[in-house]
Amino acid sequence: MHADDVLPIGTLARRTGLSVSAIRYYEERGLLTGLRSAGGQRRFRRSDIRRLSFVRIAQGLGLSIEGIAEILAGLPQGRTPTAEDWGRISRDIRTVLDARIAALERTRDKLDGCIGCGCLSLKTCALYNPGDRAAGFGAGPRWVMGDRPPSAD
Amino acid sequence: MHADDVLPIGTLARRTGLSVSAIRYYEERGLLTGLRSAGGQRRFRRSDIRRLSFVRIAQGLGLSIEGIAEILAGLPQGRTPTAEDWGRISRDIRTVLDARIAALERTRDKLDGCIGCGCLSLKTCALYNPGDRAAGFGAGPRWVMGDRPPSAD
DNA sequence: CTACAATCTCAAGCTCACTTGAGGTCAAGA
DNA sequence: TCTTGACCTCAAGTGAGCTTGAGATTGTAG
Repeated sequence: MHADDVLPIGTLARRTGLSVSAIRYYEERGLLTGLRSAGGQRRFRRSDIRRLSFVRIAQGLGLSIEGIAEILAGLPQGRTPTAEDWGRISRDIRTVLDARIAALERTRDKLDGCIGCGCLSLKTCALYNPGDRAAGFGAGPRWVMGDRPPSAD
Repeated sequence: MHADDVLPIGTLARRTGLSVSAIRYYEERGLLTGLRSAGGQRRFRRSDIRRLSFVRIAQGLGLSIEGIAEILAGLPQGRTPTAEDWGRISRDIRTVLDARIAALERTRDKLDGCIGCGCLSLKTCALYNPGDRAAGFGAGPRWVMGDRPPSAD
């Protein structure tokens, strides 16, 4: 009687391409809730593969662990999420994505203006705008996803 | 005889909106080369204001300090950079920007496919692609700007 | 039953981009 | 000249997202 519907952490790691330590860390941060075996080892549901795949994708979009946790809170706890559950979340992500693309396009347009004048001087240059920068692109470790704009003055 | 063409670090900080400590850090990392006063204090050129403005902008695009240093290496050392110097660099940045926008759009298109099927399962899902992820978006502290894709398997 | 891989916990370490603090020096105005 | 604020260096701390290591336990194949 192999419990074929639960996976030890190593298997989950292999299936998702994540490291074992990363998965443990995610559990600690609340992205997953692990069951435990009699002896205290973690046992995961098959649906956690998908959950972790989502984590990877969301990280690729620059979302923080906490941000991802919030999104995942929209998934049902007990039962396996349905396609509709995931679909809803995918649509949320699409919104984020659209906003990012729009922000980058704005930046590009401004940059085009700057190529002509070569300005990049303060305040004169449209690119030099803290508001747009924070909104536009979550990047440095210090202010991913509008955490806090880097002390503008 | 105010040497009006060189600035102490505090003034540069005020003009750029950066902190004094950040500017010192940038100097240490090679983004600026500071002159020194007789007493050993840093003295910056007016053109460093623009240089730092560029650093801010490039960071907003997710470039690492090292990446920015490489780009800035394209600027002349002794003389004040001309509009053409900056223009060349702006065009470099535009290329980066275009690549990012394209990558995000690809992700969005794939996501659209996923909204229908709600898949997000491994390998089946087009979104779950390490190559595209690394190229698409520099985000987490561990792999900003394609430094190294997160141990994909 | 035994061996050995897999797992466990907990603490400490790492990178990036800085900030903070201590303890001391420089420079400009009164 | 004196005072005060800006500046100096160097070491250590911060937070995100993990990794690494030690030392102990679990689980499964032979």
